[in-house]
Amino acid sequence: MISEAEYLDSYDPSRFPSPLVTVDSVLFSLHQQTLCVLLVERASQPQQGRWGLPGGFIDMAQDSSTRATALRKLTEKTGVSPSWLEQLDTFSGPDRDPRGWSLTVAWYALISWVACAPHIVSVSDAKWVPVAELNERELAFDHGEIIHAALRRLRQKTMYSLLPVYCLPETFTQSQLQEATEIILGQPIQRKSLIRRFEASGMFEETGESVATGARKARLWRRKADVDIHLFSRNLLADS
Amino acid sequence: MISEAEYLDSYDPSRFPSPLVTVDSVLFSLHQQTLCVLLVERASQPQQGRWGLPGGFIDMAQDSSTRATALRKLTEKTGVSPSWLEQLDTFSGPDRDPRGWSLTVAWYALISWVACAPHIVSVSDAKWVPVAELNERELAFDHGEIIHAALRRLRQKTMYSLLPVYCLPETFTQSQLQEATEIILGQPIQRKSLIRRFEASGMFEETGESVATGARKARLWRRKADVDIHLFSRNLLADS
DNA sequence: ACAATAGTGTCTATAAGACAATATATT
DNA sequence: AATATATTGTCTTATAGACACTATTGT
Repeated sequence: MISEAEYLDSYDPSRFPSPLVTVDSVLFSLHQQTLCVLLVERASQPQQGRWGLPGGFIDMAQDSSTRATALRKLTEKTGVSPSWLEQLDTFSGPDRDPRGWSLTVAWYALISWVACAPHIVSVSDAKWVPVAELNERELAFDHGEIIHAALRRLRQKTMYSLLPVYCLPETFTQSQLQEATEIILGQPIQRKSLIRRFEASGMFEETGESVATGARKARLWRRKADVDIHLFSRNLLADS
Repeated sequence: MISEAEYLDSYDPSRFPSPLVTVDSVLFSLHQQTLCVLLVERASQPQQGRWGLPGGFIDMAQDSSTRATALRKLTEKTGVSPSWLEQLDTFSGPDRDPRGWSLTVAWYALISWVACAPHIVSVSDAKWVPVAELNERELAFDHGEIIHAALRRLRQKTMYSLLPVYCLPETFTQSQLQEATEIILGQPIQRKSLIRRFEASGMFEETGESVATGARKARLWRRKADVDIHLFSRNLLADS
């Protein structure tokens, strides 16, 4: 029997075959009344030329976790950090990547479109695609499935939290939050229910400003600093 | 520019350094009015002799996904497949394993104690530990944290589903389900609320049998075949 | 009959759904 | 003033909480 120190001295990490490990993210945003996902064109093999999720390999020298990898890759593409980033699931198996047995840690994220639009339009290999148009596209690997899983999770969580606020700019009106929620859920919701939650959540504060959208001015709000997302104990739209 | 076929021909998977990838599972069960977790004693380095979660490396020749790896490892230890198995999260970073940058795909699972007790007692390197006693133990790696995350998820999901039923034997009484739920949540619940959910879920059917526990006989139930878990749109214990 | 556990009835409390009513801008 | 959007009021509905009540079995 050897000690742990001796064992580690002689440990050779390349001795055991290992699956191909990647980190991929589904970044959602709202643009022109539609829910969009960020796709990037694959610059190299395999599946060169196909569009897929932003992501890639873990940089073990830099990344302190797969969250760091996801953040690094998203920031490279968008120029900013997402407002919300949460682990979705991992997807694995021998057939999902032609190079062999692979595993991807999938994250999903939300960002305000205005926060990253300028950067995205300046790079040619990334673009926002409305989720409704995804079926027509042949995506790389199993990225279509990953996006669908992320969409289910986004919609589910929207039912018991105010997650859509992370798609809005720093300051926003209650009507914008309602619109974002309705676009994500794909159906109208009761404004009164939303406002009740908005107040009960304790997540927001008024900026003191207001803004006009053609008629009566609406108050502007922002997320309080360092206040976590509030989860409700009931779902919206529980019967529909 | 080369074709994908040419690229794959010359692809060498060992060219890029890769994190150490494992799959670990938190298997819950109920025994003597306590919620327990299955721990195994590490037979080899690193952290030899410490207790940790059942798990290990992916066998790329056998496993069709990390779910298959988790199932394989749990079946080795318990002799049976868990009734419930769901992905929890992945845990990753340069410091969680002394061998270097590592990633574990963590699953959580539920099983009836009677279903696997005979097998467990016959192997000396596995045992059930009440969750209340975990704080006193020094577990391998970050397995203590993983168990706590699994426990949070188990309790959360118990609030909006009848998940505890997967800890019960094949046939069971409503009182057993109530007891299991109360043990997991750590507090009493309203029997009436549970029964309402039980009926609304559509998950169960009577066996026709009943069983006596000292007084009036209780009806026995089983899960309907191929019926998925039902998720409710409100939580139990929402105010407490 | 009594004790003990199984199972039901029903009233209250909470938060969502529905939608009417009022308020404040702009023109 | 008319119109449009913002914001609030309040009645209804659905389901959980509380807890009393009835049912069935063993002694």
